[in-house]
Amino acid sequence: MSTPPSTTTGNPRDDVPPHRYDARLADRIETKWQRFWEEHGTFVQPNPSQPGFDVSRPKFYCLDMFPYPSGAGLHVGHPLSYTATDIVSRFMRMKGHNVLHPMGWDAFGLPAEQYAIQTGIHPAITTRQATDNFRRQLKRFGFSYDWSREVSTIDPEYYKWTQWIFLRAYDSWYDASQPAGGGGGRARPIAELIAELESGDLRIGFDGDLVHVGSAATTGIIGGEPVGTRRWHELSADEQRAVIDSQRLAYIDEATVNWCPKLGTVLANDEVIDGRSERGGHPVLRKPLRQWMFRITAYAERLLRDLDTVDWPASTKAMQSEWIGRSEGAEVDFALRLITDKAEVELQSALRVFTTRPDTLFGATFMVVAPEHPIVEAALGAPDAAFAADAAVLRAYVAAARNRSDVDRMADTRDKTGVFTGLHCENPATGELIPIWTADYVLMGYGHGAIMAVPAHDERDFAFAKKFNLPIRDVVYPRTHLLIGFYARHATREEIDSGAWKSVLADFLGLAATGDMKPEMFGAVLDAVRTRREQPPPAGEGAEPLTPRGVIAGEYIDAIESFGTFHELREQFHDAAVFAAAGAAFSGHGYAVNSANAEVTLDLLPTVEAKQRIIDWLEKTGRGNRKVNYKLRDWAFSRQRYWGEPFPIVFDEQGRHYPVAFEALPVTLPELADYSPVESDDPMPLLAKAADWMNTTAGAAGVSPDVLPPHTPVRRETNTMPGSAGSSWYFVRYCDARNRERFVGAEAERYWMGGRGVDLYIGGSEHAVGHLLYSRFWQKLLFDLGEVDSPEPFARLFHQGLITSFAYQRADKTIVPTDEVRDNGDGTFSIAATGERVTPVVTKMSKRYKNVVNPDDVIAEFGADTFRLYEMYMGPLDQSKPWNTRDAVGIFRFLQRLWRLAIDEQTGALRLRDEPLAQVEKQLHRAAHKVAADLPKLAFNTAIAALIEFVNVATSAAGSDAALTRDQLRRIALVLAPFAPHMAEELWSRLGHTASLAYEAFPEADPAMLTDDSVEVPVQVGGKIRAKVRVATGADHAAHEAAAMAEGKVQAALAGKAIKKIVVVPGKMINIVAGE
RNA sequence: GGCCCCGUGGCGGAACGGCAGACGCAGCGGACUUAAAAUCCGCGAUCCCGCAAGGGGUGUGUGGGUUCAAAUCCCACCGGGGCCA
Repeated sequence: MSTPPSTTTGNPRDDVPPHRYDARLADRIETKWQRFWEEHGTFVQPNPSQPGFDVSRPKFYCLDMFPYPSGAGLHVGHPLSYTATDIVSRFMRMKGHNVLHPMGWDAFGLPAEQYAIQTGIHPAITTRQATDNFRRQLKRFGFSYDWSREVSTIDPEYYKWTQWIFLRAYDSWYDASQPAGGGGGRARPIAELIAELESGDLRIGFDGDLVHVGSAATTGIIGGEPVGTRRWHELSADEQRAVIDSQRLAYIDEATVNWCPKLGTVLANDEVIDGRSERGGHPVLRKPLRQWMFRITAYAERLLRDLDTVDWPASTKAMQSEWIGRSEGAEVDFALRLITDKAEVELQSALRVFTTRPDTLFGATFMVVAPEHPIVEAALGAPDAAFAADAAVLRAYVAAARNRSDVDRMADTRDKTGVFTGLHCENPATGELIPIWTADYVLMGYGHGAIMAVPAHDERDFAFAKKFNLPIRDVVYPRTHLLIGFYARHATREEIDSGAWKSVLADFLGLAATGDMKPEMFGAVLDAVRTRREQPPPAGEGAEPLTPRGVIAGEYIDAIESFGTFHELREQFHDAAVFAAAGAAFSGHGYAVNSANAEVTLDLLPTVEAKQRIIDWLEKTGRGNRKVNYKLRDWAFSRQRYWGEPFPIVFDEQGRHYPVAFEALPVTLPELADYSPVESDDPMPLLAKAADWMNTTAGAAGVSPDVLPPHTPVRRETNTMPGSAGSSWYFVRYCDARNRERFVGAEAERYWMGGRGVDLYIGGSEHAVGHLLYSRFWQKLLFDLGEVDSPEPFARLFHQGLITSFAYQRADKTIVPTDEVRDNGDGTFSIAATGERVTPVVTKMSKRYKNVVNPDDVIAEFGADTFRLYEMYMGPLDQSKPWNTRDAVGIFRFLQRLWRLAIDEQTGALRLRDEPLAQVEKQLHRAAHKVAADLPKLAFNTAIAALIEFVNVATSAAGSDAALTRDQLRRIALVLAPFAPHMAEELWSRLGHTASLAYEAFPEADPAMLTDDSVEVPVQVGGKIRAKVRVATGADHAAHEAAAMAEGKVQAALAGKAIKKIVVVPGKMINIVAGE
């Protein structure tokens, strides 16, 4: 910071009283109590049926998102949320709850592995060091964690159970027909699937799907037998295996990934820029890779629906909801045609597309398929002579598209590319033959890898149509366009010739463009406009409440002008070419136009209704059907890295996978000589370097002899799990962290999770769709399998805001490191070396800007109690706010004043009086009340303000005498305890207590002490405050009125006016409404 | 571009239909002191009238609206942030 903190805080001075609360005393008190808590196990919370467990107390599970223990240690952002949960935890203990408040480590991850590559030091060693450092730092804040429950994802005793959960998913399928409380299906063991298949209740469909016998959903049942299905015993062993494997919730699938040979790993889409790796600029290939996937999509509906049951920030719910991306649309079949120079042939197959905007079907003027689409392959296989297209160009295009990342292909900014396939299909609504193109902006992963292109109403389709000169036809108009189009057909000759059409149209828009006037009314409105123009309504009283014409007209004239002449305008609407002429697609909702055939018309229907009508028609005529689609993709679970959980899976020589038996878990990581990735064209996971470990036998790997004979040679799975594996269930493990028999004891899980999840979970909003979605998925999976009792993991979620910092900005917006800036003392700042003027701005903390605050330094200067209070006092917990060390001084002074109220700075003796001061007693009750009311709302800043007010009142009330009685000091220590536990414990012990105050009852506020005998009530006359009167607390309406009327200033303000009404809000406000 | 959130003194913020600016920082004045620091007490949006005590007007990004009453609710715009495109 540019302003050095006051030097009064820590430096020992000759004349400082010996018992002043300074940095040194704070340090002594804090370390003393931290040792006390640790030695006495103060915050060790027993589980149900363990010794010391108190059944009579309700439970409260208060959780922090666990940290990745980086080598850099804590920054000031970590303790922000940890302090919040600590205060709530301490408060809830004092309110009589059993509180579960654990901490642990999300310790697998890339930084330790990268460090290992450079140094050769095993990641476990550096991670342990970082963990020890984090734990030491956290303890120095005085957080009341139950450290006996500490877990670390890298601990084999922990990841044993991560592997076990994977195996449970591997051994489960999703039965969509089994409603789990509200429908949507549930997970069941594979053994039950096999039983149903063997019994014949389930059959195998032609494409490998499961088909229920007698299910209403199946079509074409003849004589009770679903057509085209096979019975389980009709399948070969390999076929049976393929069916089972295709149903697993953890399954292997081929997915296209970004493979970087040089780095030896798969990269996420955002790590690839223009076909090269973000780090190092190495070439990246698009490669299909066999990898483990989690079938999270099976839970899409439940993950969406159950958002209603949790108390989470609305923004986070919205993000998850958008990520899941449910859209109701239609699948539409476009009949394929082959057009040669000799004939037009109708092909048997149809091109199936999914669309969220079936209402725009009449505007589909061409089709686009992904380059990977089978139809492209089919087109290439046909004789060249049959096509108008150039096979060589097509082939080259398909090859090139494969090497582009999805993000790159989808980017709006990129120039559209594409090739005509030579094929056509029929638009089922219009009957037109439309060409099928292939373009890389369509991805195989979405819908069916094919889209119907509606250029007038989709920006990418529009750009594509422009580029390749394909037809663009309007089929949806927003309200204004609808009106303009209506007027284009109904303008009078005279209006057109005289040029008056512009203002008539503007008036028409002014009247009808807003509101929800039905299209049938347009004619009447236009007539009204014309009438009004001829006979302007009389001004003044009784005039129609129509908006003045001139004002509205101005808003629309510009839009009208953009069409040019009336003739041009009319042509555009006539040709359905408004958007083509305007040069931009309209993708919003509006009213359907130009959308009618002999059987169905959508014209003038609002988008939502148009969708329903066209889907009804598609279903009735067998051309398509209603379809719910989700944006959510299955969870890719394989990483080629070392520092993660190994999979408990082996492969035989045929490449078939088998689970490692539960008894053989955990599968531990092998030692490696070095951790550098292998450079290769094919993905080669790091664990493959441990050849002896990888190549083994079924028996040695721990596969059950029932599954494979022990001598069978097998190869272990060499991918590892992603970082989000261990963090998706740690909150469950905390309930029973030392259980060696199960991943969690049933009783402990039921008690702490309480059937609804963690009571308070605080962490950063950056995890809104990652960790928080994966955790919900695993929780539901385990819930379905009967392993946990709660369908949701986190009942209440809260996100802390970012702690930012001040920095200084040059005129060109570049940031100057803080240590190069000089405070000119007049509110301006300059660069010390050059004198250049800079302005203070708020930014993220960054090493580069030299504005990072280290918690250790702050504690050394003020102590942990001040640090805790300051971070909580900065503002609302969920807002981001700048760190300002200068402000921390104010909190430090507050603690000094409180200390001085209780302790004689010269002698160290308690300062106590015998009889309480009424004012102080009252303020104490108010502080206790405010704290108890604000903490459940997580309103820490206002709770602390109440504590400060108490100290201010007590300080000034007593003058130089002692301000507090022994009992008052006892109570204020308790009220302070959640916020500044060290000072509170110290005062508590100096009052003669030998045990911790952590489980003492929080002081109750006496309601009688919260009100005064009388209150001052403002009196308004006509809404303006003219006087204030004092009335007795609880006075009635009449008493308020009488007091107000007796006030001279009120009478003066009322002079010459008649009282119309008197509004009284007792104790708050009197408002006298007066008029002539 | 769409959706969501936020704009209050010099600064962090409080109030979330009922006295705008609690509380803290910075600032100013006073007491104590040889002096300073620390401590304690007080002042503190802004404009106008008044020597003063006081009085009056305007103020919560801008412009409208609802209401006896709007920082708070509604609409539009401007600015900042987030998420999705």
